[in-house]
Amino acid sequence: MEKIYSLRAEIFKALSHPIRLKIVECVSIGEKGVGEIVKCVNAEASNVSRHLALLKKAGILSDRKEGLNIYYRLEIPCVMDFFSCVNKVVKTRLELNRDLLKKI
Amino acid sequence: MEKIYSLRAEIFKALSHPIRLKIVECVSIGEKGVGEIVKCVNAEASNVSRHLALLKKAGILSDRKEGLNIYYRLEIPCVMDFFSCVNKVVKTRLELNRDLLKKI
DNA sequence: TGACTAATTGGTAAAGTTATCAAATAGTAA
DNA sequence: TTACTATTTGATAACTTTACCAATTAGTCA
Repeated sequence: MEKIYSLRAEIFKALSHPIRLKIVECVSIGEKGVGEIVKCVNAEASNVSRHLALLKKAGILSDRKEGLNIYYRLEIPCVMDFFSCVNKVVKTRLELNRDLLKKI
Repeated sequence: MEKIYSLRAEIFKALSHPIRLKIVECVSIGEKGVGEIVKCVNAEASNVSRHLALLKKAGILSDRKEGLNIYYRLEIPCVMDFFSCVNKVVKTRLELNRDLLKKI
């Protein structure tokens, strides 16, 4: 039962990079080609490609080939539900920082 | 608007370790002292202490001192909602592996 | 065939994460 | 004060992740 925690942790790790979060958001609206995704996240293609491979390996995205193009899509849409909670944590942190700032 | 993605990514990073997931689960039922948490996750105290500090820094846990003891509690309970979705991803991955196994 | 485009992969250096053990802090109580 | 307990912190070595540029694969089409 130790292994199950490592598997779960891998999913979070897959989401623990700003570029990968942008990718997930970008394809959440619908399937997108790599070129589009590269524009969407504004990073180097080879870099984006590795992040895509990682998200796919984690089971969060799946891909489909069509001619020269490869299209990625969100395999598990429920990950989008994380974001409102994550924003809540971020907000709490920022408010905490603001309160600390007041005391200086 | 780039920074917001890094802040979000930090939350996921904080949850991307098996010990830290166990800690979150352990305190999700209610506030717990470090000693209890150490038993709960079955790891070295100094190691657990660092993971606790990291979760606190991320804004996921908060702490409270009482005499010699320090009690940690889940600051943002909505993170528990992640787990059913994460389990879904894990399950999909395991099923995929099982299907691959059949083909060998 | 060769030229072209889309995407991935190899190599690598810099940066970040983790576990471990020893040492330090801080609170309590004799 | 000393002794004791709970917890954190310092130092460090092994390991992992990342971005970058160059090279490669794979598909299309003239």
